[in-house]
Amino acid sequence: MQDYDFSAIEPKWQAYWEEHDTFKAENGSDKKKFYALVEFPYPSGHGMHVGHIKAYSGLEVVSRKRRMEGYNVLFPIGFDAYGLPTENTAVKTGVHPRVVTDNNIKKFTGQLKRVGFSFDWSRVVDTTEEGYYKWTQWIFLKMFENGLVFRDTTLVNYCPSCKVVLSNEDSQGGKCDICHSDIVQKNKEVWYLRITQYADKLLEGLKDVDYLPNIKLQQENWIGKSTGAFVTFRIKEQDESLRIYTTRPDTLHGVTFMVMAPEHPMIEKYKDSIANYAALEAYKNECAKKTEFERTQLVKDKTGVKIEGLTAINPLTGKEIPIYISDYVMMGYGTGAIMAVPAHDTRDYEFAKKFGIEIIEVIKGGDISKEAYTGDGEMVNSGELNGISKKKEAIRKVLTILEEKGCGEAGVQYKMKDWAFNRQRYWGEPIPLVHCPSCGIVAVPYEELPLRLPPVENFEPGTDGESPLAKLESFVNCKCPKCGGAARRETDTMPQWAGSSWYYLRYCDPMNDSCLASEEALKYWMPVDWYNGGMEHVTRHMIYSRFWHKFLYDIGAVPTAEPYAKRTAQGLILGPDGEKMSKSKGNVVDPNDVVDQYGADVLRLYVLFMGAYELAAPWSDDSVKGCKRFLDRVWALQDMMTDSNEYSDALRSYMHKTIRKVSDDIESMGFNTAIAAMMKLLNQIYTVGSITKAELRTLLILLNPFAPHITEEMFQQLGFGILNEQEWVSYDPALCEDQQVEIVVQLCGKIKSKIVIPNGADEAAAVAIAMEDEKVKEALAGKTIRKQIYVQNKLLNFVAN
RNA sequence: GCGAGUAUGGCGGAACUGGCAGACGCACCAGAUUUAGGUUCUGGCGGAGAGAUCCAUGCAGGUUCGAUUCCUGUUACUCGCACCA
Repeated sequence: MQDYDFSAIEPKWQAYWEEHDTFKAENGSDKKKFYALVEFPYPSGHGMHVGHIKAYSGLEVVSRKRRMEGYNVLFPIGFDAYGLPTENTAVKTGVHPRVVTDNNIKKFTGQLKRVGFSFDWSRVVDTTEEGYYKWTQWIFLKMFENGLVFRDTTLVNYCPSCKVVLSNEDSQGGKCDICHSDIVQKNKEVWYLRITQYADKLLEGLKDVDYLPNIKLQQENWIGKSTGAFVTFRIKEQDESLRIYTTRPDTLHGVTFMVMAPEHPMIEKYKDSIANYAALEAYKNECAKKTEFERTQLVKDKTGVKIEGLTAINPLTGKEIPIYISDYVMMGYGTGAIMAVPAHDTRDYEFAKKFGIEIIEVIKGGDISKEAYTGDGEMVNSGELNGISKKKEAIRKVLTILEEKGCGEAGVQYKMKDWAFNRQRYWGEPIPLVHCPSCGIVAVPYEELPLRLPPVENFEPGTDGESPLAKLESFVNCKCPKCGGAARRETDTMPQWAGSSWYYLRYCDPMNDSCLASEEALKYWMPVDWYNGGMEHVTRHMIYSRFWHKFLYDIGAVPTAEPYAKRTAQGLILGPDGEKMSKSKGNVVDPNDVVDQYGADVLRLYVLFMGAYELAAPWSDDSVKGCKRFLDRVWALQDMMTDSNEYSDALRSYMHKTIRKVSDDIESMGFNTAIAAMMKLLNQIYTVGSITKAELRTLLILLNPFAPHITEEMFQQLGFGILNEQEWVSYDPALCEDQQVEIVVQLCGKIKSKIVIPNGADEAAAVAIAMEDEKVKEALAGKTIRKQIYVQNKLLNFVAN
């Protein structure tokens, strides 16, 4: 028989599925539902990456299995289409971002369909479509209404190349996430979403969801809750006090200096009474010039300036304490000022050594002449705390004292910062707010949504970091919705994260024009049962969308407290050289080439077979061939088929075992071992030399989620009907067991022989059989058995000497 | 620096709650088919040894009748966070 002609078979079935709406999810069904979600792609001009294929193939297999198990499955796809690369292409080529986006979406759609993914194509969402971003804006206005949107002037991360303000998370390592140029700090008015208000809820919610442990951990670290205390130090020279945050209030007696961030407002406030104000100012300017990256690079070399004219007073001891400014203290965390305990904090220690400041030990156990001691121990030099050796107890006592004196209390801090929510860019959702000279910031009325992104000719941002929309007078000038007077529109747009923060809700009811999705649809489909995607999105994207979801839950717009019941992540596909795939390294594999050469079924099979789904694995062109060979051998089974409608004696237990293995492995994402099990079954079939109708039917059903085209074709040719309308196959646990099992006989843990015994034989029976075995007799000759260990169906171990 | 993960043949990787290490695939070797190449089929394939056996899961210890699996220490690499007070 000829190899199967995938280039004919695959388009045939893709057309069939499309024509018959095979994968359409039904709203208003009374079947049990299953909502599988994969991260929708950003439709870049480069087309799909093999990484996309792996990312989607996991839940693709699960979804196809679920449908055969009788579920109403929602497995949707869409496009996260706002974003800088598209805009940059538009600037470069002069083609409008709308056109660029439409072309890219077309390209992606073609590629996805070519791989045969069972997406419900009637529910495609495009975040840049009016009908979609209308509701993105609606959610934003609801947040505004509920006080979660605020404007502030702060130092922001600014990319001089992209001319855009970036969030902390978009500028990690001091480099722009998009163009990788250095970030500078710039003073700017920005919109924020008050995500910190949800910090605790986001943390608490993790208890109720089924995410992989490392995903939970990353989210916890991102939120970064720390418990400690706020302590107030009076300032000797002024009627003023300095508030600090510390996790170690127990070391309060060891404070020998204080440090403020260079931008701390107190310096400006008392500049007239600070003798060396000029020096402080100079230091601050120097720091502002440094990028965040440089600040962190100079971690070992502490710098700073002492403030001449402000002295703090220790609330416990009344001792006078000098105050410094230094850039190792950040304005953005805690209160922007710290109490420094050099004996028990490594950073404070370095600073104290450099500036010759006294170091007082308050906890025994280390050698503070060499380094800071951060461990536990007995308290000394600490007045009423002396002798306490439990940290918790010391902290409790200090807090009681501070509270009595009214100069401190327990407190909590989060590393997570509020979300800078605007970009000076064209290709994003317009922020639906108006600046009115008399009313202030006014929301665009809901009836006026969507606030359309106006067509412009020139997408270049202004040199001053203004959005391109600012140049468009017809857009900017408007009437205040409140007072009717002349006003100006906000010209910044939303960041790329906005559209992806709620897309899973829209899939439930994508055409709805009166709300983001109907209550019935949300009640039926939510929460997402299983969400799979990349590790790189488990903090930013997932935390943002969980935040939006929790907000929507609080205002009664969605029925569940959490959006995603379960979250897993796939591992990267590395290049054949074992390095991360990148265009510059030239090790990128194009999925199109693989489909051209081997077909979609082989591509799908290979990305799942190459290694454990959650781990990274290098691509190998050679190994792809193994998957092709496997499918060719499956195809050839048609010539080996007998007429029987039952499992044969030769293969019966093999069939049941394989059904069990494949069914279980799909649930635990053990796709590679599921495929291996089918390969093993195939080898067995070839050894037997024939396969019954019933056996082939079962094998095709098991293989269908992985390789849907070839299996559909064979199913039809063999007269079984349409595979997608079949039920998933079941197995009988009793038939998975063999009558006889081979077990190992050991002497002191060393294998001496193997014996065949009846399945489930008890210890006495096994020993009796073992004692008849020549090799066992020989091994035990002249020895006394001291102990014997029997593990049913596994081994028999004699301990003897 | 902190946190997490990974380490098994020539290669990708298997091994359920401690119980036959190397499933499955690739590459390779031999044989069959083929005019030849390719394809396909059959068999072999961690290392040492003629052999019984011995040695092997990054490295060093430990617990156990028995350890890839558990514990302690250590090395290398990957990822995340990074002066978070």
